Amino acid sequence: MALTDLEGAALASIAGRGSATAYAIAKSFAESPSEFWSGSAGAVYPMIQRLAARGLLEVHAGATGKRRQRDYSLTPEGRAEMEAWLLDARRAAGLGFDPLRTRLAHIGVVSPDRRARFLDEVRAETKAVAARPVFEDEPVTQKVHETWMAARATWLKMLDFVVE
Amino acid sequence: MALTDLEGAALASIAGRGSATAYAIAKSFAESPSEFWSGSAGAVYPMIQRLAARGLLEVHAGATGKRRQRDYSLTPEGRAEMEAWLLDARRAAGLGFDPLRTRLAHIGVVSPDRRARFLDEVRAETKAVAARPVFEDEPVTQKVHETWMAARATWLKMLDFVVE
DNA sequence: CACCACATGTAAATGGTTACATGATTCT
DNA sequence: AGAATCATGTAACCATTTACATGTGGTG
Repeated sequence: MALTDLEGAALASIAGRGSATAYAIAKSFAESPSEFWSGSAGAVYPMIQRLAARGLLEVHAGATGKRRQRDYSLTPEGRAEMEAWLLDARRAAGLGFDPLRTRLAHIGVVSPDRRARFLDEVRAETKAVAARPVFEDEPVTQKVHETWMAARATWLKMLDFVVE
Repeated sequence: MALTDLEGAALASIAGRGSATAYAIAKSFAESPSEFWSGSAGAVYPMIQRLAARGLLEVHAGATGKRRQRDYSLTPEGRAEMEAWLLDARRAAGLGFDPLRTRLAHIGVVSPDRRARFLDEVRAETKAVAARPVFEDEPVTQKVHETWMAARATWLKMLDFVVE
């Protein structure tokens, strides 16, 4: 079965580090600015265990002093599956989920006044989001985020038509 | 509890039509170009039932001939909850889930060659997606989608830096 | 008459959320 | 000494997916 986006991102994250603990993966998800990556232990630990059971990850159980630690790295099959997920252009070109796009699809149910106020608020909030520093130690990811936010700003400027 | 995006979109969709059957809501989800809205019966029917049980929807069980039909419309509380969801600027300004953004965050694990090929494929695929007609009977939603795709095209042009 | 769209629903399996539980190490 | 961080995990609950089950109404 093909990897979910959560699984793919976890494998890719481990690949980027060489090896990682489930804790580190959970933390990197939790630090993402997107509300989609909760990074809760209850999601991440079982997922890593599933991937290991499928033969995509192998454990090097080492311990720093007395602290137990399970260090995961990709098996050759894990590497192959991860690349299949990462380089899947079809899926990459999908629309995903956009909370603003979803709302604008239904914005006609409220008055033009309220639509205008909503748009103003979203524009202000988006500026605030763009101003928050993220991915400070990952320059490529940071630039991906910056350009994404810049494109979003151009979109927000195009949206006046929803008010009429 | 606040509405999920699925619930909010369902209520807003019913509000836009005045009233609707669960089948109609499921169908409109299924027709969405985003992979996020599966519109499966197993998701939609129980959700509508939950919303009705919470007092946000009321049923007008009518039948066309012998075909049974449950027509749902918003109660005043349903309308209020729906608007709270729809006009929540904080949530609307969230990043959501973007399958390309997610992949680009990890693209460094493959060679520049493969990154370049991937970008080309995504650009071609995105053009194909943009060319597909969608929301033909909903002009506002259609324009939201068009402008969103236009903004995405500007983003794709900014992405050459990931190849180096 | 066959097929498709309309229409409603359930059941099993899967997976994510929230909350809990435990313990080691490092920082103040 | 106490707090925060590192680290691993489980349990109850809830929602979604896939697949199944049933039946009506209109069209070719």
